[in-house]
Amino acid sequence: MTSHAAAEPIRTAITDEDGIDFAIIELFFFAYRDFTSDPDQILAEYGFGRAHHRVLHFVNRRPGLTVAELLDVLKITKQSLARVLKQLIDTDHIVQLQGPRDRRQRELYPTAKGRALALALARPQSRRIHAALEDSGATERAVIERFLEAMVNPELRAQIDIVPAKMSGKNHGDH
Amino acid sequence: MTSHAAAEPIRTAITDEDGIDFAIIELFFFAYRDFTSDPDQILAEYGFGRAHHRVLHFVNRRPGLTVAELLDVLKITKQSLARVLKQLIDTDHIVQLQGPRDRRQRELYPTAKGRALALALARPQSRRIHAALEDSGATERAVIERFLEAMVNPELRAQIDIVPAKMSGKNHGDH
DNA sequence: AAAATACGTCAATAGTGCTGACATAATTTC
DNA sequence: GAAATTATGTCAGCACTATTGACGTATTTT
Repeated sequence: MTSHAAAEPIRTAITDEDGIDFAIIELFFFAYRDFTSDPDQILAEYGFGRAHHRVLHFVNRRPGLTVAELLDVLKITKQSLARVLKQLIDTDHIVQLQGPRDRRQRELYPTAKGRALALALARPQSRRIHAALEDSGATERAVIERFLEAMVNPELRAQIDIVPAKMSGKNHGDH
Repeated sequence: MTSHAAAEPIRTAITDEDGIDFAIIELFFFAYRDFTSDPDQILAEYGFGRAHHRVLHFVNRRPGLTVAELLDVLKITKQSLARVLKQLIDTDHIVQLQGPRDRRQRELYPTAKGRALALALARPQSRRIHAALEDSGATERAVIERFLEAMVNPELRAQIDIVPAKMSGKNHGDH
């Protein structure tokens, strides 16, 4: 008990010395902070928050996904989703259709309005990404993609591949 | 106004077709979600949240920074910071010292306890980054760094350089 | 002396997440 | 066909993080 009235202040900065990659940890924080700030401004106009954005995004990415699937992707609880989803349905951004095979299920689809908003929200983010790719050496796109994917928990990477996302070449004829 | 009782569902997935980089947008979301999940578990043991983590991180990175500077980095309000900072001070993770030049200022320093916790929180994140770098082609570290930095708002990049980070390969001569 | 600054605090509110409990409809199992 | 399970919806209550506005105090600047 040398002194506990006020423990000794440490005056030296923590650095990568300890074998910890603080540089990238911090960059990741700043990058994500600004990455989300773009759509936040648009969302505010609608009285929506980030939760609405995420729901809208995934419903547009996987039209027809069920509530359970959405919960699994977002990693939140049913009750947390309820409020947000209800608002998006009430404002005609998303519609529910009864599942064809299992009529208990509600398949979620975006409306034209919902798709437009999803696009509007993604546009500034995409611009930011595009600019960042150019600034950091254009051709490295694949490197960035691989890195980000490798940051995701292995057992959850399946969620990514569900998306009819990137067929690399960008020409995905029909589906 | 063809039908507004229930707007038409769109059944096709949104893709990069629209010139929007949904692939990376989504990867960024997943990557950050899992990136923050590691420390979240540790924080829960202390009854802390992400806000505590961020404060602890930056106080360790820039010992002696003032409350105003911290607010500027975190981009939150004084009131939001107040409770979190108070808890960290009450639990002896952080100490305040009167500013030497301006005695109104409170310089924030980590204690040994605070430094230890900051390291414990960063360790799993650093491991994840390290693993991701290896999986995605080890030598590309600089590419990832440049990309993440380019994702940050230009006018806020100054915040990054404040850190006595690593003088490795980034030439931040003057800008 | 007055104004501005740095910080602390109190009160009230919003958004997003949580747990637990219960209800309904539909499907599956026995 | 009855019972159990599943998918979803909803209600009530709580926690954390963030917000704005207002006020007080000490200190520095004008």
